[in-house]
Amino acid sequence: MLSQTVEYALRAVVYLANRPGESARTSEIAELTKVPPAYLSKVLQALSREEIVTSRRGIGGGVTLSRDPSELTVLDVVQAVDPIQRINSCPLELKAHGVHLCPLHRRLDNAMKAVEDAFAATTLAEILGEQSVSIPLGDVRKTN
Amino acid sequence: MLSQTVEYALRAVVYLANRPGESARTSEIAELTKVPPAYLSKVLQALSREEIVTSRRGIGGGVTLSRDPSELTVLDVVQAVDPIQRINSCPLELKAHGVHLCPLHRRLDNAMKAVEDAFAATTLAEILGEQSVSIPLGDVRKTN
DNA sequence: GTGAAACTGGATGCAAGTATCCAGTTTGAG
DNA sequence: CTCAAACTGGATACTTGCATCCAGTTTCAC
Repeated sequence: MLSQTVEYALRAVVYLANRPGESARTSEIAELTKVPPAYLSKVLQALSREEIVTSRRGIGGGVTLSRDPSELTVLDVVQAVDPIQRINSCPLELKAHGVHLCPLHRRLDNAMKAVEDAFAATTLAEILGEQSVSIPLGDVRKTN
Repeated sequence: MLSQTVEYALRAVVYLANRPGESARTSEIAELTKVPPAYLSKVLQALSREEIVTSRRGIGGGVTLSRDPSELTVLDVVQAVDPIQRINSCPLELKAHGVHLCPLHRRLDNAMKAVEDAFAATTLAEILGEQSVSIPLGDVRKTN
């Protein structure tokens, strides 16, 4: 239901959020988050265009989070790479339906909205800070 | 986020639910719900396998709802044609994560669960019965 | 300023979802 | 019994998402 691209983008962002201020090479992120390196570079480019990460070329380059993890939500990341499609008008374009959503599509759109709301309410900082048996990602180097 | 196939399946089911007991030809459903006829036949085959609709061949044949609309949920239809993927274990397979979900994937799975729950709580009968400016689908013949 | 490190963008390939077509089978009407 | 109506299942094509590759550009170290 969520695309691979979203999954990859979130892994990368969580990874970066674990290293505040530090930059990481694409190849490093790819290896440690188990994302295909060549594809990750495309995903990071998309995140860069939306100013979620900042990338620098050349020796010592790499990508960094553009914002503080407390200012970045899961929804920001999702919308940057693969926006959630809300249903704004009945896809059948029936005259009888006009601009209003029929009960069916209203329900479907409500479900999409619930996802959007949940993602909008979750910052990266929350994910990092949450108590858990499993660390979110990122301290992989120390534990594997 | 929801596939075309799910959209088509729901349109067909809502259409049938509007005509309790009656059967409809694939071509009729396709035309009035604006779904590609040849593809709809595949979708209906899937619904038939899951015993959501019953089909009969030959003259006077067609498809009918197998259950009463009050006994059929949106989730039943969704799961029949394109099941919602829950996240049961961390997709990274990190030792450090074990069988538990990390905070990231726990959040993502919660969103999936919210959708599942919403769909499970909605019966076709509810959709038909809901007061609305727009009729859900199906009285198209009379109004267009 | 030369060379290696690292990202960028375009071209390309592969797989899955969407869509079409058609020959075959079942069914009912006459 | 024959024929037309209607679904079934397999083969095929189109489209999009996922993934790879590589030449080009930027940057830093020396």
